[in-house]
Amino acid sequence: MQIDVLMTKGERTRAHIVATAASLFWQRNFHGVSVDKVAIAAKVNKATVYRYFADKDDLAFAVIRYNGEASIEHLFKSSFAEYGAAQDRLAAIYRKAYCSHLQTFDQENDVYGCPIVGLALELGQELPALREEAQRIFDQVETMLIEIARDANASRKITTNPAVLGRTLTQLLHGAFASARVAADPQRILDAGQASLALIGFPETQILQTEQAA
Amino acid sequence: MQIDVLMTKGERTRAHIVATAASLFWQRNFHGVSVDKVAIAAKVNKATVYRYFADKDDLAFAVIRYNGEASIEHLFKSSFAEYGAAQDRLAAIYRKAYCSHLQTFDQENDVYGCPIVGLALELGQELPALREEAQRIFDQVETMLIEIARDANASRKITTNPAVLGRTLTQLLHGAFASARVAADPQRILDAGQASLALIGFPETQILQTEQAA
Amino acid sequence: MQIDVLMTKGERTRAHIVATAASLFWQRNFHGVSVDKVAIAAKVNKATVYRYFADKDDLAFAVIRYNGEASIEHLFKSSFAEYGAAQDRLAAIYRKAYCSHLQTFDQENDVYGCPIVGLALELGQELPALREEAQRIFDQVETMLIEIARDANASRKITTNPAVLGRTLTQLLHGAFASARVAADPQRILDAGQASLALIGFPETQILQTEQAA
Amino acid sequence: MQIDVLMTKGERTRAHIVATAASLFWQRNFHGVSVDKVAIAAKVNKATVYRYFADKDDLAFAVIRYNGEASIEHLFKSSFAEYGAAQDRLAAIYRKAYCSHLQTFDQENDVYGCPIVGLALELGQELPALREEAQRIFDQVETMLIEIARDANASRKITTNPAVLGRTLTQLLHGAFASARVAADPQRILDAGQASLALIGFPETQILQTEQAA
DNA sequence: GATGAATGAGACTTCATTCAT
DNA sequence: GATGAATGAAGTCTCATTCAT
Repeated sequence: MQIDVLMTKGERTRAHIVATAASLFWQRNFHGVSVDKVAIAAKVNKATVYRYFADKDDLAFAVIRYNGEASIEHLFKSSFAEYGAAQDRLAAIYRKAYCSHLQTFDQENDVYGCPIVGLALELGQELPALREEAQRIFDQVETMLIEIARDANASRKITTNPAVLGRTLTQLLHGAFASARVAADPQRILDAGQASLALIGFPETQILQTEQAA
Repeated sequence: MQIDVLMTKGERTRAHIVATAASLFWQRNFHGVSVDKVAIAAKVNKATVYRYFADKDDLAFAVIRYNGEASIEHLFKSSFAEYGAAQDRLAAIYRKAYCSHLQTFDQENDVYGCPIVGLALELGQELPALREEAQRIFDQVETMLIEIARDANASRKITTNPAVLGRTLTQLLHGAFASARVAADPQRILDAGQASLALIGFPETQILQTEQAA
Repeated sequence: MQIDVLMTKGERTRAHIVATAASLFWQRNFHGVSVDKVAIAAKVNKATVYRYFADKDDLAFAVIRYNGEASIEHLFKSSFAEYGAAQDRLAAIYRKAYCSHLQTFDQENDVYGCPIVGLALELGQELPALREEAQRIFDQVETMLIEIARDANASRKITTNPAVLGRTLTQLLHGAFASARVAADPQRILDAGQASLALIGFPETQILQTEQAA
Repeated sequence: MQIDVLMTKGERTRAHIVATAASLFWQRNFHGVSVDKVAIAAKVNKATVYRYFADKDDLAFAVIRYNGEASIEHLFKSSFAEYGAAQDRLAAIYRKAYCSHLQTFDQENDVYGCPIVGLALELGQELPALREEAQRIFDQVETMLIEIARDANASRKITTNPAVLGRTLTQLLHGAFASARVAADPQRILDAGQASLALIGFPETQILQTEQAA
């Protein structure tokens, strides 16, 4: 849920709180960020947070949905909209992920990886519904990666089952973010991206194409 | 650090607390498990926990080291000891991971994934040293997976750079555990394992070999 | 900081907590009075205490400032306002100190002495800034006692250096409170008071004047 | 109770614990020093402390008695033994007090004042018997100061009641230590000493005689 | 629509003390 | 005579949440 001009004041406040909380939970974790800190960071009163969210868990749900929408939108849909070829789409997804992490890294010298997995791993057992929500998001992701796998199969002689390949691509994406955060190194995202391109039969496609491609 | 007979009483108590905490942090998360709960689960007094650990963070370090040693030992070293061929070793690693998760799943109907990544993602920013500790463990893992990649290269015509391939295998392993926990489905571990075997050039090797297939 | 009507609710709560804590720390000591007990005595929730004070130490600082202001005001400034002559001022200071201690003694059968020295001796090494705060208060006290010494010099043939005499008066005041608490006897305050009057050249001035003695 | 060669091992251990605790309680305070810290500082096991003292309070009693004996002995009795004249005795008392505090100050840059008053103010209300013990010690001190007052009266024309003067001297001594600790300045001890000498009619006697007196 | 103030529960941690060897 | 190990109670502090305005 992005902030836009058609929103009422309340909707904007709510969206602002979600975005703030999303950022804090991503940079640290859920339990380590108190509602107090969210309120202070969002520059609203703590009671205001509770006007919009039944409890802190409710905020976690809003955040994971927000993260899901944002990821699907900014990483996937936009890459699909900008490119038609499977390899270009996949490269774009990783390029966007890498660039945004690189920017964070330059500013904060840290890497936060996937905000959805972060929340889901931490809260999955306490809030099963949140894990399911996360899984729904990743199902969407997998669907899009399967589409890429299928398209790649068509254009190359790769004969792997697209569903199986899509699953692998999804897991590599997870691995990309997890290892990047643990290593505090955005480069890991590129590594996984190149491996993914190789998997769909385009090992020569560069995620960060050195200007002047042939 | 396993519990063994040569330990003093104190060392045994300490090891027992670590193992208990490791289990609880793995099943839920760090912040969600109070020292109180650890003490109760370990059947010791809370003050006893503080006799052996300076604070809860110190316990987290002990737990991540314990998890690291246990994983390296039971997943990797034992697979390397039992098998000589790259594909068998890799299959064994995934088989062990899968089987132990399957057992947990049968008992508790849940999947907890990698206990090291779990802690590292949650605490990496609060405790940078813990993230580094985790990274050190995964460097060891990657080293072993690179060895598998190198050996596979020798036996097959695969010409991928073993370092690059090892990195991909490591990331797929991360993806295996992350996606398994988020999906609450141990099968994901097998998926990643089969993909890994394909990557090293042994797509036909089965992780769970139907007893002597033709 | 006295409680008055112009304060906001929060300021009143804060002032009430400080006054309550001041009383408890005075009657016992700092470490012997838990924040819990302060909260209960002040009839507020423990968390409310922490809304107004960063930690227990912060409360100690507030208390010592409160004690300083109250002492300066009720013992010294009021005596200076009520009387012009050095001996009358000094007598008034001791009379007020004595009477308030006597009242406490009648009610609780105990003597608590100087609340500032009490805290400063207990916490001076743990909280150097608190000792300095106490010293600042006693510097003010000494300044006023030096003024009394100077004025006494003018009216009598006493030629002692007022600074030196002021220091002695300050130390006798400390001795008055310390010995009164250790002896559990308010009379010691009178003893020191009479000695002080003698020191400034007015041995005949009575602190507790038997109504119009000849 | 000093450590000497005739003691059994147990008595030596006990005396060593008391001396250690006395030092720690003096440098900080009673509640701020745990039994653990006493045991560590004394290099004995915590349980050993409890072999010799019923509880921590019991240790406080032992410490206050130890402090009392040491003060009476090293400040007073030794000064009485070394000198016969009232003014010399008083000067010696203050000189010893000053010098030992100066030494501490040079080493630790801090001033700890009177260890008996410190404990008595902190624990007087929790342990009334301890306050009484302290009072008994100060009664002895006062007795000796009264003797000095009486002797001074005889040698000078001072006609103050020795009991009254002794009380004042006692209170000034209290004031000396209290103000020295709060000001963190050993000089205050000298100030009170000179004032005391003046009070007994020997203003010209120097506590620290510049070598070559006439 | 928003906020300052308040709270109950529970977190982490330390303490004085005891037990078993 | 001494110690390593263990504990119950209590301490400091924070959290998620609600109330009153």
